[in-house]
Amino acid sequence: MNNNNIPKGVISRLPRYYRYLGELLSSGLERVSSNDLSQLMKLSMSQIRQDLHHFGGFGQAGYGYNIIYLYSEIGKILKLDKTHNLVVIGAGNLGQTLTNYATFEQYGFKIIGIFDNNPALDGQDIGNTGLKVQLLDELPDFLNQNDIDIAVLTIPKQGALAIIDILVTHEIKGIWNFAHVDLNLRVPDTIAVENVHLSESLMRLSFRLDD
Amino acid sequence: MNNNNIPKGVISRLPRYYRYLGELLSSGLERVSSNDLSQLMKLSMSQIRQDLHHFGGFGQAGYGYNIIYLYSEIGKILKLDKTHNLVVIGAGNLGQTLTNYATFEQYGFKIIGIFDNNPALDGQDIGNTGLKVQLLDELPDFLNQNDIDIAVLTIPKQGALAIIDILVTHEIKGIWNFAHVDLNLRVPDTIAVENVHLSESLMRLSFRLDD
DNA sequence: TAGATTGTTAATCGATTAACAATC
DNA sequence: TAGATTGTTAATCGATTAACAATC
Repeated sequence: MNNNNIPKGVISRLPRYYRYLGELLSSGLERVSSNDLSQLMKLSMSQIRQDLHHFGGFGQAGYGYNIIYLYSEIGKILKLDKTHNLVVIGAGNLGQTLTNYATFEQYGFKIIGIFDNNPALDGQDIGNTGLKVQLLDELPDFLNQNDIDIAVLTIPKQGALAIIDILVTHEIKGIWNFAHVDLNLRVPDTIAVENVHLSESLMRLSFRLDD
Repeated sequence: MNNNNIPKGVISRLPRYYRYLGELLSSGLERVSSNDLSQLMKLSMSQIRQDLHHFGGFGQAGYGYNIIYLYSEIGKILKLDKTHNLVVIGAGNLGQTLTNYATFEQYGFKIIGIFDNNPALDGQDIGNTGLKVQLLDELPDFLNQNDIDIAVLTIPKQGALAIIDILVTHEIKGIWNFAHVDLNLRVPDTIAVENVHLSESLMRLSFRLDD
């Protein structure tokens, strides 16, 4: 029940459960057994039951799991039942792309500001989001005036390190880090850091290529 | 020595070793011990030695590891000593951003084509890469005429599923998948699939946010 | 009721850590 | 040589799988 003891592997699988349950839901089904799910997702049914067991039971013996119920409970565990405000720091290609990415909002992640230190980008419109790029100088004020949970870091390494103090001071709750640094080693552990290292992902793929 | 038996966790850590060794290298150092590295990377020194042990030993008792040597050996393991040609399938924001992303080329990953099924995008220039968007109809010919290792999938789910047959037929070696489907369940296991599910990454972060 | 399927405990498997002889 | 540090084997820890009594 307490999220602090949940193994990392379990957390990793939760969004995938959520995705499959969403698909089952829109296919109109009502219930699913751990055995059904296990065949669909190529996991063992033991693992599925064990994973859910960490959060208490959501099923019913002899019946299985009610899809809507399990879907919404996993949503709650992932805090998708709340709205989260985000700022994007770095208005290069990647920052702009993520700001435009409509899927996030659908899960309650609302990007409400995008910042860069390049004056040439100042005031530029981002797609049809209605947002305009602001200068990094304005970030502290913006953080004071808005309730921001997550900062999305899409600036180069050096810039990322420089910005950390501001984020820590303003008690941001999480950092979604696309910069090639391990921020987790430089941030108090009250702040959650999730790294997306694209180059490293590509290297892992490269490793597995047959010759 | 045989890459098939290497635990997944070890593979995951290799690119990170590579990144740290690259930084040590450019800081001018010559050698590093597993103890030094362990403090830098917050891993146990046992784990580092055990990880490297999977590929044979690269160190020297009483000395440690020669940084240039270890860096280049890990590069070879990750196949970064070879050039890989890539095509991007899907010329939306994400596809264009990845195509522009200069870092990949630095590691030998060359994007040499970008495709979309939207006629409105046909012929559009991608940043300063010199590439122009081609229609998906042209993909099979392009795959025949060029030696492509990796396809980067940045199209929506449905499109991604439709494109798989073409990729399989043309014996692509790997798929870097940004679509919200688990392609690994639908592709022969001679083709490596690496998934980057951005929404799921964001959900994992969300889970860990303190209230 | 009988059959199905859960939650949960016990067994197995794999990965991480500890220890140390070998060696530079 | 003495000190440092490796490669590698053994011990520990954690995660996955198997089993089954409880229950709908």
